[in-house]
Amino acid sequence: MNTVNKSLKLNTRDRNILVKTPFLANLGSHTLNRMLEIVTVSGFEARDILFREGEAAEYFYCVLSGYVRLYRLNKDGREADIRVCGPGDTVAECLLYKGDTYRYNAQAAEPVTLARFELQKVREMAEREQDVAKAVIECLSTHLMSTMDCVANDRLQTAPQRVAHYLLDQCGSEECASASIRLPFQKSLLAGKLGLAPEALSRAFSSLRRAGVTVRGRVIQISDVSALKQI
Amino acid sequence: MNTVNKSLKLNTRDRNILVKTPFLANLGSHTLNRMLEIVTVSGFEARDILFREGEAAEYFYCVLSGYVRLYRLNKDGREADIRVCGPGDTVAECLLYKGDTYRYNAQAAEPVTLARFELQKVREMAEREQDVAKAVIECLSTHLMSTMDCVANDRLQTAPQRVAHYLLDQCGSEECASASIRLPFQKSLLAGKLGLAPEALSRAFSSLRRAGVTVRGRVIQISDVSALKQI
DNA sequence: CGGTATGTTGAGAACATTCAAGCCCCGTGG
DNA sequence: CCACGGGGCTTGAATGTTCTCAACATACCG
Repeated sequence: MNTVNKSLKLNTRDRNILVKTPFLANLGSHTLNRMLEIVTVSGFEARDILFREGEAAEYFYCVLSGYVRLYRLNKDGREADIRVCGPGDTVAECLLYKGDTYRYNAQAAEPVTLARFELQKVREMAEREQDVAKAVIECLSTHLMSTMDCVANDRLQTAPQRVAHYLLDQCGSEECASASIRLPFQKSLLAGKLGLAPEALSRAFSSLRRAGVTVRGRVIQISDVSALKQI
Repeated sequence: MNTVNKSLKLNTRDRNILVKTPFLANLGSHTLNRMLEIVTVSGFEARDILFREGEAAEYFYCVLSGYVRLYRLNKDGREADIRVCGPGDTVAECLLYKGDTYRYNAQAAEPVTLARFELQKVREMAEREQDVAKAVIECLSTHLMSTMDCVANDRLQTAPQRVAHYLLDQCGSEECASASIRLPFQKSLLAGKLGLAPEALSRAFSSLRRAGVTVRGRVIQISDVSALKQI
């Protein structure tokens, strides 16, 4: 099923991305080299399944390029995204402490490149090396905070509010009156990330038109940032 | 506002609870003693606010008895629970890596006793002591998994399904045809935990009557566990 | 230029929320 | 022990939001 393109060795470009990743950026040079020794790179095509819920978990991943969708199914077969991982994000890091099966499905939303680490090896390194343990704590903390934010947003905000919130996040803290954003992925993926059906995202965008939001393809113009904050 | 009842020293009962907590249970005796030296105990009355979103974060907590509600407000003042912490759960552990302000509000849902640690001291210990770092990783992993489950459940399940899921969780993996549960807290707290308005929980319970669920006060009878799994 | 995937729009249904009213349980005090 | 009061819980009705399904439009890619 998966048209996997594995290369045991990192190329220079992937290596440069990987070492700037939050997970590896703060390691000492000794442990960084140890990590680079055990990493392998794997590529997936759009819609390839990386792993499925319940499968034996052997690896944890760090996204180098592209986006990966983590999702679960209910028994009717309906899918719900739990998280969307982009460059720099780690996948399945919660299994570093314990757990021998994946807790959700992972699918490439587009062609992706991933750094792959054997869970067992990273576990052992985290036990021995302070800086690896610290990197794991950092990953887990960051991810936990964003997941708790996700719960809060799901429970507090309507669809247009979630979209406005996402757009303001993307703008960053620039104090501009207007802004322009290019979505890094398809709208259907954004919908899943925000816990919405694609139709609901579409409707949210059109309801934001009155707040000065113009959508054309992946490019989104925001004429009045402060108006968007009032939503 | 808070009728806080602080005792710098742990009493024997609290100490026994604390050392069995997931956070402390696996520490070596040396580090365990260090942790017990820096801990203080604080008590709160029902509805007391432990801290508010945005406040400077000085402590992280471990619940010894009672339940604590973590929640956020939207700008209309509506509250949404992010998490309900019971005995053994840690609060604000995601700030151990970084972050100097609390990310949500915390309120005692009933009279509670908490073990309190200075974030800065635990940070320092996690940097030096392997077993503290490991305990932090364990806490974060467990919490992250349950929060991701929460996102998935919110997005996949209807109110009756969430309640059924909670009840089956409480039953444990006992293979009984029937079971009886006593809720450890008020129904309104359960509603918040499941991301529902209290009325929605009530309606969910009545819709589960046809599946053999009988509610009387805090006591819930389940006549057919397997039927509940079909919901 | 055509075809497929992606996105939009409409209508209807399902689900949850809100507000309001009433009930029940439980603890207090007589 | 009982009466009372109050908070928590339940129920009803109306509202709002999102989902689903279907049809249509648009964009993208060969």
